[in-house]
Amino acid sequence: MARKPPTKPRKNASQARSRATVDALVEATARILVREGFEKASTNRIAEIAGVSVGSLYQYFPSKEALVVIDRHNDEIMQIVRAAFVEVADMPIEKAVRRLVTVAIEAHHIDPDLHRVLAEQIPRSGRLAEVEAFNHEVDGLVRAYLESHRKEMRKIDPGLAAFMCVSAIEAVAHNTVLNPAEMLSEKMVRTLVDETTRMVVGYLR
Amino acid sequence: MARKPPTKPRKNASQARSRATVDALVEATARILVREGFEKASTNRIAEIAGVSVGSLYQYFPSKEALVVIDRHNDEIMQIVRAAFVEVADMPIEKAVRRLVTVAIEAHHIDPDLHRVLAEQIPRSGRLAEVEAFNHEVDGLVRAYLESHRKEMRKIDPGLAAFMCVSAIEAVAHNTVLNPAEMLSEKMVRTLVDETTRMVVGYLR
DNA sequence: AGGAAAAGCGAGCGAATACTCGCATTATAT
DNA sequence: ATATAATGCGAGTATTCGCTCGCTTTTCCT
Repeated sequence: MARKPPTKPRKNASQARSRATVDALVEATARILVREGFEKASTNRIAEIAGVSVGSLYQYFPSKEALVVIDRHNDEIMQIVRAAFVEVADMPIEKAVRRLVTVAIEAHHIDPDLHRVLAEQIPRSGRLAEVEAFNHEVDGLVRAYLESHRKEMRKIDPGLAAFMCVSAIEAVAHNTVLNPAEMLSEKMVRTLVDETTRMVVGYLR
Repeated sequence: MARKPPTKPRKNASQARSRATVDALVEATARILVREGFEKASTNRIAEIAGVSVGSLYQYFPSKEALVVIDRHNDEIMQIVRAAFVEVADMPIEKAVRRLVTVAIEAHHIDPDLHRVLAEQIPRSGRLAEVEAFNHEVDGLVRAYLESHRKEMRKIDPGLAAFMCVSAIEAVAHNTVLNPAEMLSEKMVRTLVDETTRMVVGYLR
């Protein structure tokens, strides 16, 4: 007794075909979210757009929420951010901040529409925890950098400073993405990087 | 002909009883949004909590979205903000910024839970326009202040400066509300006001 | 008092949704 | 070649939701 459940391990994709199915579903979800919004993203519709049946959908995703693939986007951004912190570790504040601000704005621009939609939908797809983990890691990285560069700064609690810096940088990057057109020109981006760097560096000194 | 529609003007509340009904509905909506989230806020449930029938609900609100009373909250905040700008108009930058930052944080704390829920739900209840109008007005006020205090500042485009300042201040206020407990202590609020003021003033000089 | 307008009621309609289940098709292994 | 597992299917189920409509009750006005 206690045999292995023979059919339907109920989840993982092992063959090539099924992996393609999963990809199609994820991409279809992202497409619908971006082009038509969350309301239109019903499971039936997602399956239809993916060229797959609802049944297959539920073989790989236990619920509708599981389809909202915040992870992919977050991981992509987080990898860039981590790399940036490594690169920046020994730089003086001014250069480091400039680089980090640039990365933050660039990261927000990877897929602006998807970013916007995901940011809006986070609260309703129990993914709050993941996003908090993301924020927490960023906070930790900033804090670590600040602590190891204390001598270049005024006396200030690193936790507090990290909160302020992350808030300010994130806000500029986020608001930049939200704005429609001309916020995105090369020149404007450079200006925004300059200004944000100035604000943050000025604050830390 | 062209008589006034005799029964059911389909909307306004003239008697005291009906005004109470409207209030009950609005309050019930806010309560459910805060305590149980948007998903649970069905029209039937709202009516039930308000102690009113669905039919009555639709006498005063043409759709579910109309019940999400962003206006009330926004108006309340906007009034405080406008008053603050009047009060601040002739102050030097340092004092003005400190006052405005204080007001921003206080405004976010009026009803933190409601504020959070509304912020999350804005995208799905066609109220984006109203919120943009709100942001636009704030931006205008900041810009006007900055323009009339140009001599105290370094040379900088007032539009850009307004964008940066509003982003930074709003982010700190917003993130403060999101954080759970100790962010709200008297002492912490004062510290945050100090830090944000320092950041913004330092940036403008 | 009595008639008319305003306010309130709530069962129920149609549409949509998330998800299941029994079966068909395709791949893998021997 | 054949058995077995993996994958795919989609009509159907149960539920929920926004909203309507015919009716009753309350208030207002003279």
